Amino acid sequence: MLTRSEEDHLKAVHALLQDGASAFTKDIAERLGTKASSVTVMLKKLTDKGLLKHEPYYGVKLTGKGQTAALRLVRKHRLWETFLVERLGFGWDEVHEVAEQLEHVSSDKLTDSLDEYLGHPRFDPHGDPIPDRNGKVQSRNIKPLAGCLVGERVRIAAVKDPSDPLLQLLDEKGIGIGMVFEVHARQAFDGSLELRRKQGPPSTLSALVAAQLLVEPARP
Amino acid sequence: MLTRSEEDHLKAVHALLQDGASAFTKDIAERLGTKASSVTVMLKKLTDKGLLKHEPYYGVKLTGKGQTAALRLVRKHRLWETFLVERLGFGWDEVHEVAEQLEHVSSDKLTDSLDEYLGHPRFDPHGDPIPDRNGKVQSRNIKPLAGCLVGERVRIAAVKDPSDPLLQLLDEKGIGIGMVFEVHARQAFDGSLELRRKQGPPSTLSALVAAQLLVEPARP
DNA sequence: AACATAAATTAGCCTTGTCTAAAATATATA
DNA sequence: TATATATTTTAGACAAGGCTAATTTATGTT
Ligand SMILES: [Mn+2]
Ligand SMILES: [Mn+2]
Ligand SMILES: [Mn+2]
Ligand SMILES: [Mn+2]
Repeated sequence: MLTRSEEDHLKAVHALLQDGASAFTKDIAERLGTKASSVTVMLKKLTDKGLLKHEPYYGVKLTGKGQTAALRLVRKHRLWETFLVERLGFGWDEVHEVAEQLEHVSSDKLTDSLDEYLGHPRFDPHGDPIPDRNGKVQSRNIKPLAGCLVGERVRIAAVKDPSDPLLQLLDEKGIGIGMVFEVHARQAFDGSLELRRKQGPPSTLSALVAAQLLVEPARP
Repeated sequence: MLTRSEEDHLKAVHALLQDGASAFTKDIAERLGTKASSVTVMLKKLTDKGLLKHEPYYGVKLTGKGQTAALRLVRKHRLWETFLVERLGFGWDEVHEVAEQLEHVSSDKLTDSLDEYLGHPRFDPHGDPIPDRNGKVQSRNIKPLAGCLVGERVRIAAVKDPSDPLLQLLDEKGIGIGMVFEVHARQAFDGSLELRRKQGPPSTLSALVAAQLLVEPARP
C-alpha cells in the first residue's frame, strides 16, 4: 500500500521519464511543489519498496513494479478527468486539481467500474491516452503542430502540457481535441500559424501555443 | 481546511449525537478504530478550531460551524454511495469503504455537480437521508420494525446500522428499501417476525434484524 | 464515607513527511 | 588543472497523528 505522497512522487517520476527523458531530484521537487531534500528521502523510500532505482546524483528510473503502479495511477487520474468532463459537465481546465485527489482513492472495483461506465475511453479530455487495466495504451503518430508544414491537414490530438490558462485560451479560440485544420500559413517573423477549418473562421496561434498542441495526420 | 482525520472525527461525533444521544471519547475511538487517548487530542484540536465544544470527562457537542461541516461530509458520503450503487452497479454492501475515502475529496463544484447528476436524491442506498447543499434533510416518520404490531403495513425505509453482513442477509432474503410488507405474526419465544408481501413468499426475520430495519407506515 | 472500577486525560514515544542549513558531488569554465 | 556553480544528499528540527503507560476523574457499591 502506497501513501498519497508516495503515489505523487511515483507519478512525477513517470511523467518526467516520458519520451526517454531523465528524472532528476530537482524536477521532481518542482512538480510536487516541495524541496529537493524532501524528494531525496522519498526516492530512497520508494527504492527500498522496489518501485524505483535511484542512482544518487544520477537520477532515478522506474522498476517494472514501479512502472505498473505509475500506470495504474495515470489510468485513474485520466478516467476521473474524463468522468468529470463527460458526465459532470466540468470544463477541461477545471478537472486536474480534483483528479489529483480522486486518483488516490484505492479500489480496483471502482476504477474498473468507472472505466466500463465511461465506455472504456482511450483518451482523456486533454487527449492523453488512458492505460487499460493491463497498462496498455493506444499508440498514435503525433507531433507538435509547431513543426507542421504549410499545407498539412492535421487533427488536434492532445495538449502537451495542459495548464489552465492555455486550455482557456484554446476555449476562447474554439480549438478542441479532434478538430481538423489545415495549416494555411506560417509567419517568418514569430513562427505563428494560421489555421483554416472546413467551415468557420480561421485561427491564428502563436508559436508558443503551437508547440503545445500535438496533432496527427488527417486525410483530406 | 480540515485534514482527513479531523473530518472523520467530526463525522463520528455527529453520528453519535443522532437522536439526542451523547458523544463520548471511548465511543468515538471505537468508531474510528483508534484509542481514546488519540481522540482526546483531536477533540481538543477541533474545539480550538471552533467546531466542537469539549467538556472534559462529560463528552462533546457540535458547534453550529461543526454541525454544518459534519452535514457537508454526510452529504458527500451519501451522494457517493448513491453514485456507486445507481451508476456503477455496486452492491449496497460494497460502498461504505469506498465512500469513506471519496467523502474527503474537497471540491464544492464536484459535490454539487454530482448531486445534480444523480437527480438530487433524497436518500442513499441504505435509506439514510442526504442533506441538501444547505444541510436540510427530509424528515420522515420512521420507527424500528421490531416495535410494529401484527397487522401493520409498513414500507422499509432504512437500515439502521448497515453492516455488510446484515446487508448481505437482507439481499438473500430479498428485502430492500422501499418494499412494503404486512407484519403477519410475531413469535412470543424469540420475538422473530413473519412478513408477507402482496405477492411473493413470506420472510422470517429475527428480532435482531427487525431491530435494525426502520419502517414508515404504508397505506394498504 | 471509603473504596473499586471504568473512562478520560496527560505524558512521553514513534513514524511520516516536510523543512532549513550544511556538506558532498558532478560538471562547466577559466 | 584548478575552481566556480548547480545539484544532490545528509543532518537535524518540527508538526501531525497515532500508540502505550501512568495519572486523574467521575461514579457506582459497599
Ligand atoms: Mn495526486
Ligand atoms: Mn489530463
Ligand atoms: Mn472517511
Ligand atoms: Mn449509507
